[in-house]
Amino acid sequence: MLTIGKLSETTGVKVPTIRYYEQIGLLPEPERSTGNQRLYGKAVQERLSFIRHSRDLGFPLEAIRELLGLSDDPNRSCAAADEIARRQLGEVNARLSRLLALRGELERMLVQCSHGTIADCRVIEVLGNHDHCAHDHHGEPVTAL
Amino acid sequence: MLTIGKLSETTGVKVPTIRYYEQIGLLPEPERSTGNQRLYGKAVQERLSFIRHSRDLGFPLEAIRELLGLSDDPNRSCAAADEIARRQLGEVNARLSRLLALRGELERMLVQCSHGTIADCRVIEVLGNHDHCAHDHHGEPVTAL
DNA sequence: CTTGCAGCTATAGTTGCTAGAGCAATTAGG
DNA sequence: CCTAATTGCTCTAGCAACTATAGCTGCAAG
Repeated sequence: MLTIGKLSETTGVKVPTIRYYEQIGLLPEPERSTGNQRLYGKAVQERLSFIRHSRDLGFPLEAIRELLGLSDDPNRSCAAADEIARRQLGEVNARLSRLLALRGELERMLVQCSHGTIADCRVIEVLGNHDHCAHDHHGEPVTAL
Repeated sequence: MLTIGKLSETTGVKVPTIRYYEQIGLLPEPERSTGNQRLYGKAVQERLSFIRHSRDLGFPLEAIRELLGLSDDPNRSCAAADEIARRQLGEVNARLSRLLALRGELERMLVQCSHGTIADCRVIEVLGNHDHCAHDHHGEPVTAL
């Protein structure tokens, strides 16, 4: 049985984050010691590693909740999990293309910087005027990752 | 003089967002009509376009606040603006490499999916175990974009 | 035994908005 | 000129996914 601190160490998830996951129902309420401290077994450790890994891959907590629901019920088809991963891949690809356009824009801005005073600073000028863009691939706002 | 709705239309920034920018001090408090409605001139329109464009390029509001401070004072050196843009470019590059690693991981997961039941679903299994990763480029948490 | 870290609960803050309630003002139609 | 629809106003709360703080208790080592 691990205390929350040990669980945190072995999984790489910070202590307040573990408590947060419990609060939102991603982790079950654990046993408590006589002194009211949380005690975790191996199963929760694996569940938490699963969450951590999925988060690292960019899955939102709601997708992870779905995936956990699926894996808690092993007779269902794999297709649902596949679907979630596929959706996630689509989003990653969308973010990638946006970031690539963005990088081009930033690089163009920096190359043009004349290192003079603000009065003729290309960075400021480019930011103030959409017309300076080579393309306007940056129409949609940059929201969550 | 534009009402907030017209300003929203011409800049593509939503009405509540404009009020929010005013609230946090990115936009000055505007004149009001006799009926207490906000009235905006050309200068604010340009300032808002600047903010919008910078946000589109992924600059956080605090960086934009800095940039606006610089452009309000046109005798200062361009170097500071250059620095902010360069920092932004670095962050974009970091996000890009993370996303590329991520995409590889997701593609690998999907290719391996056997389309059977959850019991032998590769997606679930891979997510539960870091050892399945080809590389562990996804060590750092995925935070804000 | 006591000191100091680890744990506990509960609340508030973060970023960048977005949505809703419950009003006042303006504009368009008849 | 009156009414209805739209737009505007303020204020508050909510979103993700945590992080930080305050003020307390538990526990293990010296």
